[in-house]
Amino acid sequence: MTKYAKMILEIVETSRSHITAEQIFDQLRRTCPGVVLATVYNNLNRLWQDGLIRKISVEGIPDRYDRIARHDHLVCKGCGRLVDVDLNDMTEQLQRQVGVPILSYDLKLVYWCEDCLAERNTENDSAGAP
Amino acid sequence: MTKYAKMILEIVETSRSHITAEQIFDQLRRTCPGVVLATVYNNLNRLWQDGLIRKISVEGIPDRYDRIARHDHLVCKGCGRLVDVDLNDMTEQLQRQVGVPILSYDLKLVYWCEDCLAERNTENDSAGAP
DNA sequence: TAATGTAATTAGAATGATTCTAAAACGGCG
DNA sequence: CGCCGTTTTAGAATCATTCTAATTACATTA
Repeated sequence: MTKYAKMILEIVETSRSHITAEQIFDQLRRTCPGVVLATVYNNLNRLWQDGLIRKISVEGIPDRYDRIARHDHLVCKGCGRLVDVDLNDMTEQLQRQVGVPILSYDLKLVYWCEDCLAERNTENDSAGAP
Repeated sequence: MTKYAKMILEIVETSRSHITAEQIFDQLRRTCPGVVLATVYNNLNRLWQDGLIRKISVEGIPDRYDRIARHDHLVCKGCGRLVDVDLNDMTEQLQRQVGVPILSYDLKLVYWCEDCLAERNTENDSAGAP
């Protein structure tokens, strides 16, 4: 594991999760001013392929990187923001159901966060009022 | 619902799932030669926001669109290909666990498809042989 | 230590999916 | 018919990510 790989892994694991490549780049640059965005992507991809970090794709926003430790996510349908949530590990039961070996699973629960819910309500109020 | 929205919804629902915007565009163009890719995206986004279709983001490949009817997906870690899988509906138990209203959930099981597994094996064989 | 090969990094261009903008066309309604 | 909001068009623009080629660092062997 190279110097940058180590540092990037460290950043992903200690961040409050759901960090973008750009944010990682900014953080890394504080201690390594010469580093380049491509290096960040290279290492993120390597770490991801080696199963050391998670990559989370959400529609319409840049990919997020996350610690590997088991946990799931709430995704707001309005703003796309992610929130951690700890649910029971379902790997075994899922594997039993599908009948092929499962490396991992990615579970996103779609909901409306408070902010977006409030926003929708005010919109509807003003629109609905005659 | 406009003409194009209807047609695009029809295409998404009758396709064998996991279709890209580009593929929808190609298919739509057969009957509507004048149509433009932006129109496809406009309508897909509207349909998605209205909850009439699903949008599936997988790392590194263009977004896929899918019928809304409940089902889950296997995603190959190697090639990213999606396969439908029917698992029990877990909406209720998930909602009970998280304690907030869940609109829907998106479950992807990560595995190695047969092709990628075979490819990895041959690679490892040749690499491992002295 | 020098030489060598392999992998990592850099710089910057290129790609490609998606969105945006402004203008034109459409459709319903008074 | 003429007006207004919505939809579509055309094409430029954006922006995350990848690619290419050149350079550098590292590890190993001679």
